[in-house]
Amino acid sequence: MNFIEELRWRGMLHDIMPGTEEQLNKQMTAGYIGFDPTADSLHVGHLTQIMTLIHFQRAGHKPVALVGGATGMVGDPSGKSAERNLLSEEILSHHVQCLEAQLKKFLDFDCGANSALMVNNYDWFKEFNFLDFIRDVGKHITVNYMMAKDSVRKRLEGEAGMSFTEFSYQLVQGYDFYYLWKERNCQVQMGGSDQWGNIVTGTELIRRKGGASAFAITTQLIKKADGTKFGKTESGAIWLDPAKTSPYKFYQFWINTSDDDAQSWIRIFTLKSKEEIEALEQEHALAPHLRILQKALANEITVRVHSKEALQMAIKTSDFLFGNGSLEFLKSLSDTEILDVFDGVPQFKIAKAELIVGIHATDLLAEKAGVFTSKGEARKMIQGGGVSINKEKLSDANQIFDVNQLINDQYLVVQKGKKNYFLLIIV
RNA sequence: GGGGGGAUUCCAGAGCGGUCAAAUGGGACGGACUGUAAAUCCGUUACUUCGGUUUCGAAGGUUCGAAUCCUUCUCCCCCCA
Repeated sequence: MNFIEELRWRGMLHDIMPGTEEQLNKQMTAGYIGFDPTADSLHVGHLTQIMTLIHFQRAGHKPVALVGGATGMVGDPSGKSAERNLLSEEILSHHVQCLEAQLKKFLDFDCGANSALMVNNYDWFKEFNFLDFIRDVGKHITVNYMMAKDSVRKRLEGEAGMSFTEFSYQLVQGYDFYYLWKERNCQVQMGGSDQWGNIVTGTELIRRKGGASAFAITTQLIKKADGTKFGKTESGAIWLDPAKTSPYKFYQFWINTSDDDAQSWIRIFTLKSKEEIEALEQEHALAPHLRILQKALANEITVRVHSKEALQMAIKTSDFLFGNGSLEFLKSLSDTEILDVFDGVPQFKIAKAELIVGIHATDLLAEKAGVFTSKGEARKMIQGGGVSINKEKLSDANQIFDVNQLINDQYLVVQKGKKNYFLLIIV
């Protein structure tokens, strides 16, 4: 199966420039995707692009991951209704380093001819002066052409307006494509469907300035069946950096996908074959409560992004927190294991002296620990039957806690509702 | 520069002198149900030592009593130049 067919059956393909498939079938081709360093980590939204590059390489082509040290300085107006704030050079270069380290994990950089390549467009832009740029690049593209782009037109029609900086973005990205085409024989640019306009400016530049054709493929934007935005939770984005989103939370994100979404996402975010996926779907349909699809999805992505070990820990943690989590299990763990299980769970430190004299549940949860913002809230929640300590539901808001209730002589496990855990560490 | 309208609890939005901690809807959170799902139903959504206490852009004032009336200030929106 070729690359395009692969994307197509997985439901990833959005748009493709005529001639692209022929080029890919003809010979090994280099193709790139750009990642702008807007943060110090990639998030799950970037995974589609990462998977696209992985498929590209598996199909025998040469994937190029571009980190936008230069484009990040300008700011992509696509999909943005207002001008963005510029990031400083130091912050950007830090972001670039973080992204490069993350991207390295996903591709094979040492497999001969189609080894992956990592580039940073800052390398060819830092020496490019303004006059040269507007003469060598700007001359080939008309303002009329640039203004017709969706990303520009929407901003011109709106109230917010648009700076010259962001207006120029497509030229900067376009030149990237031209540069990679010329210097690295890179003939294809890929990206999310919102990037079509920017990519086409690149192929246009290659056509006019280089007199050759280049190709473009865009992928579907990931949508959730319920219409909410993919990759965001109440607590923010799901990052690939384990320091920003713990592997446990990352795993949970995928476990919690709806059945509808799981069906489409397992095609996009795993490398499982059509047969494997269809078998899983049948299995899932027979016993939907086992959530076979979600587990298969979560397992594979967690291993790809983090590691086998991280997955094991995430599963163990999930089993405890949601499944047959018993106090005995927790008591059987060492201090470090407990801290591992509760990694990523809010933790509060409390002075042992408070426990020695004994403390009311409401004082403990609202004043000493930030589980609740006020004692009234704590009291109401306890009366509503929504609070457990050490896996036991609290029935009385005035219940006294002392050192006898501690696990391993220093922990109390608090649950608000079923899902929200807090670890109180008594020191 | 001139004229008009507005600022209410997480959001939207009622209230226009006492019965207002403030309708209603949304969101959030909790409970039941469940698959750590969806839908549904129920509850909570200023603080409290449960006696009360502090809220309705800010500061003053009128009144027995103000989110509601008056004055000043701050901020927002609209219209005309």
